[in-house]
Amino acid sequence: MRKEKEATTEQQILDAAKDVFQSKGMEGARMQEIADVAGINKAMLHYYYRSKQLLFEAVFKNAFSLLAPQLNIILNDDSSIEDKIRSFTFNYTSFMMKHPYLPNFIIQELNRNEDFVLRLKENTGFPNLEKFKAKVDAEINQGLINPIDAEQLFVNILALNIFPFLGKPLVKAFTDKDEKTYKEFVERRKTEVADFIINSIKQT
Amino acid sequence: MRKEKEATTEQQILDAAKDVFQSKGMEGARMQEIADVAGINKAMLHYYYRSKQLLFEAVFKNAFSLLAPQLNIILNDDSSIEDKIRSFTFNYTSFMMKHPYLPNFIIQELNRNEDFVLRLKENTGFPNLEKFKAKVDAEINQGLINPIDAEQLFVNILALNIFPFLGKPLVKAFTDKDEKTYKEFVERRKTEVADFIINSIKQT
DNA sequence: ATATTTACTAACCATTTGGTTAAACCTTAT
DNA sequence: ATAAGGTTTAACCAAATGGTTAGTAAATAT
Repeated sequence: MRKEKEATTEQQILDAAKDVFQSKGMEGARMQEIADVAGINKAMLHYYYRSKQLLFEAVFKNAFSLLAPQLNIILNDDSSIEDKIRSFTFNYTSFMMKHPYLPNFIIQELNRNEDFVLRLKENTGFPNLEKFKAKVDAEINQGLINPIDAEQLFVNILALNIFPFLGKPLVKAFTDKDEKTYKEFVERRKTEVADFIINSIKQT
Repeated sequence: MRKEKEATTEQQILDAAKDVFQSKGMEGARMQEIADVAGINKAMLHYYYRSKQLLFEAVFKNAFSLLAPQLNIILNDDSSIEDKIRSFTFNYTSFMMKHPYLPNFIIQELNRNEDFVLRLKENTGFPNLEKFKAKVDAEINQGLINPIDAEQLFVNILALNIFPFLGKPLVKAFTDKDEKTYKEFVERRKTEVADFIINSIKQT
């Protein structure tokens, strides 16, 4: 029974750490709180992860590895730009509605520590824009979409999809929405945002 | 000379606090560091601002009051939607290039403490969407722009303008840019983003 | 001049926090 | 059974942190 227990304790810690770190950030999180949420002794955190920093990094890598595949939807498949945009917008928004703290957590910690991003890039599987750029340029040459810089387009796509989660309190405040109508608002964006982008880049 | 000294010390503290809080956040900031940056004794922070919390709130209100007028450009003037979008995009991006930590600071702290946004709304001058909505609906009825939900459009405008600053490390990583080319990239967005939005909502 | 208020400082304090340790507790192999 | 090795806990520790205090220096009022 050792293996089972070991796995569950280690995983319990990671789950608890995810909750606490994602809602309070690295500095705001307390090791004692993580232990309490996990329902175990604080010393166990150090037994399995050595230090707060390493536990944090485990959580962060985990979070980022959830995000990267989402980006590959748009960057590395072979469909048309329009299809890429529609499927990414739909999938990404669906995914984020299930993990609402994720974008903020990642952005916040990347801003806090520039080195993090460098270490991430060294890891294999860090999203790469080349294929997307080539496809955009090809479709422009074919006259399928209006001329636009691929990088600008990509940032626009990210912006429109991520911002409603990053800026949730702002969005709620500006539009006077409660939690339920906020969710409906975001739900509508699954198609609204794709239409908005495609409207802009498609010749008519 | 009392008045002068008093003013400068108090202001020195606020300036130092702004720097430290905006780059490290409420939890990450240290009172001692703020004192060091201000070049004064730590006890003075408490003498003028009583507690870390109150000093933080002073900084936050200050930051937010810089932002609100930017939003009024788009919300409360009488020009056409197209002009609103062009001037807001240009002004907001110019402004943020001068205060790059601001958006992140605000978003981060609003996410950390939902009550903050409630207190902000109680203050007069919190941006209101009504006039913008009316103008959008009017232009739709006049056939000047395509049908679109005004709130979705507003969030799109915010997203496209704010995200490049919020997600600076991500943008830099994805597009392989150094500080200089990142700035050029953002600079181009002053017109690029407006074109992108207007392209989407204008009939052709 | 002198009393009084205001601005400022060095030293100190209580609490919190990440981290350690030594011993107890299981589980399993021999 | 028991030795061994991994797992868990309570108690503890040193450093850091926000905040206080008592007293000094400087300005202003009387």
